[in-house]
Amino acid sequence: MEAAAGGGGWDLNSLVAVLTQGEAQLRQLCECMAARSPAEQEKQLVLRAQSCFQTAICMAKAADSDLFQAAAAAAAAAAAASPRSNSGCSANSERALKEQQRKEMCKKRKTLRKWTSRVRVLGSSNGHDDGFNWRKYGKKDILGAKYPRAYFRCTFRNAAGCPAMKQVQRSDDDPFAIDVTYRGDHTCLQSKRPQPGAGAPPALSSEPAEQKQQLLHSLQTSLKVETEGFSSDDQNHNCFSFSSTPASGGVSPPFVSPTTTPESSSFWLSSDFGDLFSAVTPANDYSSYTDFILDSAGFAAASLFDASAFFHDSEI
DNA sequence: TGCATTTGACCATA
DNA sequence: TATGGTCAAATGCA
Repeated sequence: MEAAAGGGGWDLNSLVAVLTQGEAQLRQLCECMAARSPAEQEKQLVLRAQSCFQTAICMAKAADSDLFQAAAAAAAAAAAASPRSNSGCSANSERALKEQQRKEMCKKRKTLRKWTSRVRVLGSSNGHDDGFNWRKYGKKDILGAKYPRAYFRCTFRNAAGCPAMKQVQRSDDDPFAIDVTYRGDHTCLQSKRPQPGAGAPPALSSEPAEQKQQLLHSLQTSLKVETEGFSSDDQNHNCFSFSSTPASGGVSPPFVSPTTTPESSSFWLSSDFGDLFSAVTPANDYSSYTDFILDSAGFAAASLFDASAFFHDSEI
């Protein structure tokens, strides 16, 4: 796919190629370092640099996707519609651009992957967090539904062109259940895990390891995810997975034991955890701290949460 | 002051 | 034409 990134004489494929080359060289450096048993700090630096490269590659690839193309096409269309200077017709071209983007959005909405999850939050009804940063952009009363539907899009939609969106609606029949409909996969590779000592609550960071194990055990027994719209051969993806590298795919952590049926599974967040997290975190920010707890207890870094790894190929 | 949320209006679709 | 989905100005909050 040839995606001109403006009139600068380069395209995104070239950018991806350069970044990939950089990452490969970094990997070589890593191998060289391994031969002379480097210090832990050096290893961490290389790993972080590698992670940066991988993120940049993914972002470049994301920018190469439809949204970017749509924006470029819209800009081109607007420019073609107003051949005179931008200064004279900026309002018109801006309107044309928005009109074009809206049409592209409507087209894209039909093609975006879509899947639904039902999440139960016992003892707390203040929302749902799935590890991503979402920005609310609308709320709508739905005919026949007791509760309004909230609309969210990925916080990094503008920054990284991430097309992911979700709709959240409280279930009519079960006030503790919320139905979450996702559209599109994240391309932004968000990292939400709070850094120890940089925002992590002292109460948790100073907990004894035994207590953390108990928390994990409690989490294991009280977490249940309910999803809909999965094909029967996708059971492997019906659970949360935390991976240390974005491309490594889902590795099911030992604490998740989803009670899946071919078509549905469900999450339950117990009131214990709701209370615990609400006591130490901003509202709706539980997952950051599950990540933190897991990491503290010795699990692999849970810095990335790839929805496509969890809810795979489940178009409705 | 910057960012997130709210909310009324607008638009596309069935 | 009713309804769902999105936009963007207004508002609130840290």
